[in-house]
Amino acid sequence: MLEKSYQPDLVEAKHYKAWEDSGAFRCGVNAEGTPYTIVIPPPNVTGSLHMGHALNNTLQDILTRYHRMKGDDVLWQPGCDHAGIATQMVIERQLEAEGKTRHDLGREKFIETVWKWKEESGGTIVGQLRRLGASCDWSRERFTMDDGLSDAVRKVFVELYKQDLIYRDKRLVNWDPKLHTAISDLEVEQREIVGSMWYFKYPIEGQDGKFITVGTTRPETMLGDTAVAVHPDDERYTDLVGKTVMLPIANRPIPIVADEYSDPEKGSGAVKITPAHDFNDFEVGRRNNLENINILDQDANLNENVPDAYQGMERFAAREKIVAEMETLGLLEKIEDNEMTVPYGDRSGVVIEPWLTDQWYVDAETLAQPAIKAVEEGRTKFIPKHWENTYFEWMRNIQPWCVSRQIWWGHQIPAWFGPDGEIFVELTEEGAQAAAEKHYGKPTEIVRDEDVLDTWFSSALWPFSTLGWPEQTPEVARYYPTDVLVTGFDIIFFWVARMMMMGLHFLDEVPFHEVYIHALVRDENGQKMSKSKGNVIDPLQLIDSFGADALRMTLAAHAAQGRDIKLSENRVEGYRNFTTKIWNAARFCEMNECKVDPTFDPEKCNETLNKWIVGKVSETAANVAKGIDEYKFNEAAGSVYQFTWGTFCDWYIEFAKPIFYGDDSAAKAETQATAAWAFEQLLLLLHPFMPFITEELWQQMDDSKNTMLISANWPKLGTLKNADAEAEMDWIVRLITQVRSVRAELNVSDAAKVPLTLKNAEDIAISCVEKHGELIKRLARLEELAISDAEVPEGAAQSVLDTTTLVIPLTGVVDLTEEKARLQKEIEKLNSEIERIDKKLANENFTSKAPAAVVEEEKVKRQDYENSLVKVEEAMNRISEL
RNA sequence: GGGCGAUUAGCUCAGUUGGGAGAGCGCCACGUUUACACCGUGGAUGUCGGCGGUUCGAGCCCGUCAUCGCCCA
Repeated sequence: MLEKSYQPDLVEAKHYKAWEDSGAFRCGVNAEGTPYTIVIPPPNVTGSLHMGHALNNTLQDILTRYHRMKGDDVLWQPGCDHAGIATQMVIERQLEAEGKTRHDLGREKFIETVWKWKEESGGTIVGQLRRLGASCDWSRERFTMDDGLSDAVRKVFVELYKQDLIYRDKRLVNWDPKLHTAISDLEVEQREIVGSMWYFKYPIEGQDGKFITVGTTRPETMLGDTAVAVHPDDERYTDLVGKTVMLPIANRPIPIVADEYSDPEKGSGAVKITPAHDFNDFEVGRRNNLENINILDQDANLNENVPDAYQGMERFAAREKIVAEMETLGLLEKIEDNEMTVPYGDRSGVVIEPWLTDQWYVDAETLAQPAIKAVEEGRTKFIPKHWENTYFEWMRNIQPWCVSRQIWWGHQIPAWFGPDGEIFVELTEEGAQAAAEKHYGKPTEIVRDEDVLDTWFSSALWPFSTLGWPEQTPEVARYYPTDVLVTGFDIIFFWVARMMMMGLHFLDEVPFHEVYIHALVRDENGQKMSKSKGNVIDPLQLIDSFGADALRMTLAAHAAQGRDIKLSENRVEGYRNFTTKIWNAARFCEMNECKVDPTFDPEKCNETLNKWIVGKVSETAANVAKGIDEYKFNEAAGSVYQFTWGTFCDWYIEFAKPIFYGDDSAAKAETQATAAWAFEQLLLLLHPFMPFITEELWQQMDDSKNTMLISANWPKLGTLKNADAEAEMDWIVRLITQVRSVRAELNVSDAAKVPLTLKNAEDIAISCVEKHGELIKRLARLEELAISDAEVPEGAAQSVLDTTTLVIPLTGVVDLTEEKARLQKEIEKLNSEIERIDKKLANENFTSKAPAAVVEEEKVKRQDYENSLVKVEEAMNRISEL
């Protein structure tokens, strides 16, 4: 016997373990099936489950379970990435607590510490995904720092280098002065602020008392200025081009050059050029052969290239000092407020410096070409399609990808330097040494590059490195390319684009055929959830309160394409209520001995009720499958929710009761079997969305089953629709609803049974009363149900269903005035409908131009309304005569 | 500045060959029935953001404006 209510916490862990132990998650269990592959977007090893993960993995799990049940050979490949900077920061913070830095430990010891941390507390998210119910193939779990994946990274680096697609270059990078590493453009957050524009006067050499005014937002960089630029067409300055100015404070002469970068409309029209500390100025410097003077050290403090008084100063302190000194010199013209954007490191939160360093770059532009083409040709499709624009926009304007990072945790770059700086890039140290020996003609000492690769470099290989590449494994052959990538739009650039490039370059095939981009989960006010705002909803806490199924169903039901999900706790509560509803429906079936009959054939039902529900089941099954196939998870979830609650519980169970409590044993047996069958189909259809409760009920309700629901077959029903049964049941539902409505309006308590007479009964009314009288009587709370065209007795309530008049004699109960008002309202409603249609039909443009079928349809509708109107008016007249 | 998206009931949102405005929550009223009060039954609630256009007909297509959000420069 089922417990009184469903308690998720008692069963979730049990089923998860049983699934995993049974091997149900593993690829290859449906070895004969079509391969179906999803690679998980690898969460950071430092991460813990947030709402975005919950949504992302719920959707993947729905796809995974659905395809597994359909008999596909499903591989959902799990794992984590090593999150270079984030992980290193975790460990460094721990060291800091002990008053140490990573340099105190040394590289080797530090890496050891990271691994130890990883073993002990890394990957907590993996356990959290299990709580969500994620049915990944954990036996194949991978980590981007694993040996195999590291082999893949090395191979890719070496090959790209030898193909000239990776090169070393001295360029400006985004330097993080706190973390002491380069970061990519994507890791820089542009924040809008109102800053200042300072106007400095630079004295022109040889023209005493003459100045040129330059505007700057970063006064401290003036110490690194190597030119002043004006626009070549700017007549104000034409005669100054070629002259020099004496850079104040530094007291260095620098040239005035003409360059189109200078915007005559902006500021004074003259701009100071600091090639070593600004991306635009760097380009100007290249064009004009200017010197690059680096004035900052790795902490962004001023270095030895500035006057003594400034050396070692922090950059913002230096700014103040410069401004003050310029003012003292009488060279500060004015200060204006200035709207601008300032770059911040998304990890460190400090202002990023453009800084001149040697780094490794991937020639992304070349690699992007096939990746663009693949999407243009539809070999990879984005869903929703409009995200392709974002992808193209990024790919067509792609910049060289700086892949080196000055940190220790990550894949150390397989490059060695000879004593003269010659570079040897090889898979192994031995290989590099051999290359060096060949190059120098004798054994020569070489030193390995200290730097590691950007984490996304290894993530870009994820769809094939996890399958064993560069080995030619059976898994690569079978599961690559993957079927679909499920992810959020925020990593289209970071990840999707780079997987496309690497997959196409190294395996010559797209990494996935479809990319489903899902929404962002926001809080109930539409705000992005963030720790600093304190509006984070913890999915684990929701699972604790309402069960994993409720959370999953909530997320799925709200996953409409192209729209963010605003989540609030009471929405999850609503779906918890749904789990309770399912549970209680199961209890009803159990109490009434609805047992699965293996010989049951849904096509051979005799009872209208059963023919009807069987049709509804097949319809629902089709809708759910269609929804999942089209990534319309909300439609799939909504359809099974509506069927479960609105059809099975609200109507079918209620209709079954009189049969169960009646004495037609054949009907009873058939209905028990049908109920059991229908409920079982329900569990199958719900399983991808709500795996735990469905598995629990599947097992509890029939202990003779020897398969778990997770491994059961998805229903193959075809259409079991029966038009006659549907018409009858539909009419009965409408009749009952209408009687209930009349009763409620007249304040007839549910306890009071009333008689009902049908006057001018239509054919369907007659046959329904004949066949389903008991059903109707029970659900409409009737003591009698008759068909009669006799005079309507005084004081009877009347209501019209199509053309059948429902007559409920209620002497003394019916208030004539209220009753008249009620009928009058109906008349008005019908009249307005008729009027609307008449207007249409009177319009010759409509009758001549609209399709004949539409016109005919309108005519039929009008006739129906007219027929009903006649009956309601008759009812009205009868009352008025009283 | 460029691009994308949104605007429908009090709230959150569905709504595609263009042809009678929907759901969930909330609200109001009433509660018979041993599946369920985490429930049942009934009810109220809309200038479908504004304006213009196409069309016999527009929540839906086109233009434009407004407001909000996101991405990029």
